[in-house]
Amino acid sequence: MVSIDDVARRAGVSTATVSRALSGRGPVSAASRERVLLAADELGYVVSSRASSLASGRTGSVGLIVPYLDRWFFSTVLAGASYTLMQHGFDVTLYSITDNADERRNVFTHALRRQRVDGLIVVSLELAATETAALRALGMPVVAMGGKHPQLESLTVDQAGLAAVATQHLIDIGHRHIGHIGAGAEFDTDFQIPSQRRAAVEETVAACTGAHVVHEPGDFTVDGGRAATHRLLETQSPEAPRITGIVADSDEMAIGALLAANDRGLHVPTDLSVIGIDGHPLGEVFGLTTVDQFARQQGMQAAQHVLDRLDPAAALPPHCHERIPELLPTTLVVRQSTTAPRQ
Amino acid sequence: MVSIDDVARRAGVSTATVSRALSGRGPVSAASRERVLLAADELGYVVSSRASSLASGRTGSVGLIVPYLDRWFFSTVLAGASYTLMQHGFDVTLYSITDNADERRNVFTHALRRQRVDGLIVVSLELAATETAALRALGMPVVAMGGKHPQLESLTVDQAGLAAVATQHLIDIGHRHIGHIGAGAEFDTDFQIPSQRRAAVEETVAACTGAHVVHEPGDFTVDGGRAATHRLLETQSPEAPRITGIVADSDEMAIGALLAANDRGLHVPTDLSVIGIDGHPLGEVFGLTTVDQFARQQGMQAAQHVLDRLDPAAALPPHCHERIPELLPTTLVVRQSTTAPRQ
DNA sequence: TTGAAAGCGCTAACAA
DNA sequence: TTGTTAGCGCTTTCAA
Repeated sequence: MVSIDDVARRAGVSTATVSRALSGRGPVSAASRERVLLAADELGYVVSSRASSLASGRTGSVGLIVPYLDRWFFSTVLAGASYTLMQHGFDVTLYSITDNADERRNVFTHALRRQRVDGLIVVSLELAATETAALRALGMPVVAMGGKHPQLESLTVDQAGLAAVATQHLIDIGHRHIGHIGAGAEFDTDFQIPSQRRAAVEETVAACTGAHVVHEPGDFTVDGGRAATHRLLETQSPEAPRITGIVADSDEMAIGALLAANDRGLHVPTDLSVIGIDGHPLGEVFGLTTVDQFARQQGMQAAQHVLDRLDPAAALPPHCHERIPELLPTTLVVRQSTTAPRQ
Repeated sequence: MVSIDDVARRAGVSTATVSRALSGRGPVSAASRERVLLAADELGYVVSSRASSLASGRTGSVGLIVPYLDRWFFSTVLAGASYTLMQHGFDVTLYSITDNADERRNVFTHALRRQRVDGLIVVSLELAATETAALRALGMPVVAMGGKHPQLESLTVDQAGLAAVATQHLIDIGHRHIGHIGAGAEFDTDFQIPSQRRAAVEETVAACTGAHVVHEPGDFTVDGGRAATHRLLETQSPEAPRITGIVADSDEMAIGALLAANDRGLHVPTDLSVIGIDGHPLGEVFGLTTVDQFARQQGMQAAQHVLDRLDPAAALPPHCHERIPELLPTTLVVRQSTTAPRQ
């Protein structure tokens, strides 16, 4: 293994100069730098992160704490975050949270405390008070995504706003009898997102039409959305006005709604309009109207915020971009699954 | 930051004993061990991976080299691998490969050489000779997934067999005129999987029916599969026998085929049978017959193999499980998208 | 702008 | 079974 001494010898300088030249920290003459870079290149030398991190206290790595690695939203956020981190020369360490309580605890009490990372991104995970405390005790930058977190810097999407925009779209194009597919309280582990959205749908409809909204849980899967839609359309009493539009809390559930409509011989959008929330790539395939929340960009932004905290000097000045924006942007994407209801 | 000295003092032993007790390496009396564990627990001490890895040469981390973090197959493999690694107390470091050639090169020339991991898993990535050489030069266990790789231990699925099983299923239930949705040569970057499967479909059909197979590329997306199916059914000359069954190289493309059938007013499976390859969760929703290749288990196995290499003593003896099985298992899952063709 | 040298916090050889 | 101690390969003061 070629070491810093080899490089120093070849470049005819001290190891201190090599270190300074390669890290960019501290003064080095242009001539020295050039010879060091050349020597390092010729020898194929790469700084050992083991030794470097012990001596400097910096690891050059950022951790991502993620539940459900194999679900679209999370893997997309992960892709965005890791892209930005790699661009800046950082490595990415993954801490995946499972349903097992012991394993989860172990992440906070042990794994995260091994000094392997310089900063952390918590992806859409509601934290217990002890967990938040554990993160703060690490003494490193932590950015939480997905919901407002009083004790941590958080990057949040306006969950209620998202649901309100989707609902408003249906109302704008003429719908008055709207059904909602969300999730039960068991999904409230993540920042009460289901209940926030549910309330927003209800309020939006109530404010504009005075009508009542029927809710059905769909547990964030295509199949759940399909079943929920069937329940929504079946359980209507004969004298109740027919539901003409459905708001689903995720695109996957909305796709389930499209399948259910097909199952029942209903034509979308003329018999039934459906709008989702997410910006899932499958939405395009199905012509699904949705409110895009830009998952990949969320990951990139979270990464950028951690990087800014790690090197405030390199961060853009505050007037160039909000350091932590109050709320992330979302956009209504109208495709073919929504239209005015039939008279 | 509480250090090993604090623990040693509190437990009334030397730092060497603390190290031995906590790592499980080297002899420690039961009494000493107990006092060390207690002291460490009381102080909330966790070994610094920085210092530990510099001194021992072990990092306690395994790297995963992955393209396309946000695609189902890769994120599922990642979930499986990271699960097994965490179970064994290892951290996971992510190296994501992008289409950018400079960034890709940088992973092999720099990122992987920082001594941050003890072993590596390469997920379905065809490697250039220089890249393979770079990995071997790292001097650590490397397990490659997805295709036979002459220079690396590899965990492979029988790509041709997978396609043959799918094709055989259609033939077994009576189909004679079969179409195939694969991918163009531009997807051959990953171990020639598309061409292997294409050849297998062709040979299976030829051997059993003597018929000719029409191929259309679908680029592994739902939309691509849908378009390919339309082409497949449109371009048939009037006198050619009607295609009654379609083999798709991925479940996502197969779902596209289902959508195309629906577009054209064809009923699946009576007018058209469709079989995919993967075991994608959406397949269940669509009632898709498929050949499951157990992506999550592939990830878990790859992780287990790296762990076995890192600690041969802890590995199961060879007669209990193949250390590197020749081929991973796959299973035909028959659902509702295939049936005998109409007479 | 440079180099000498003292650690960073732990592990492992060695001696007891 | 235990403790002493010399590193592991860098970074960073400090003095020049």
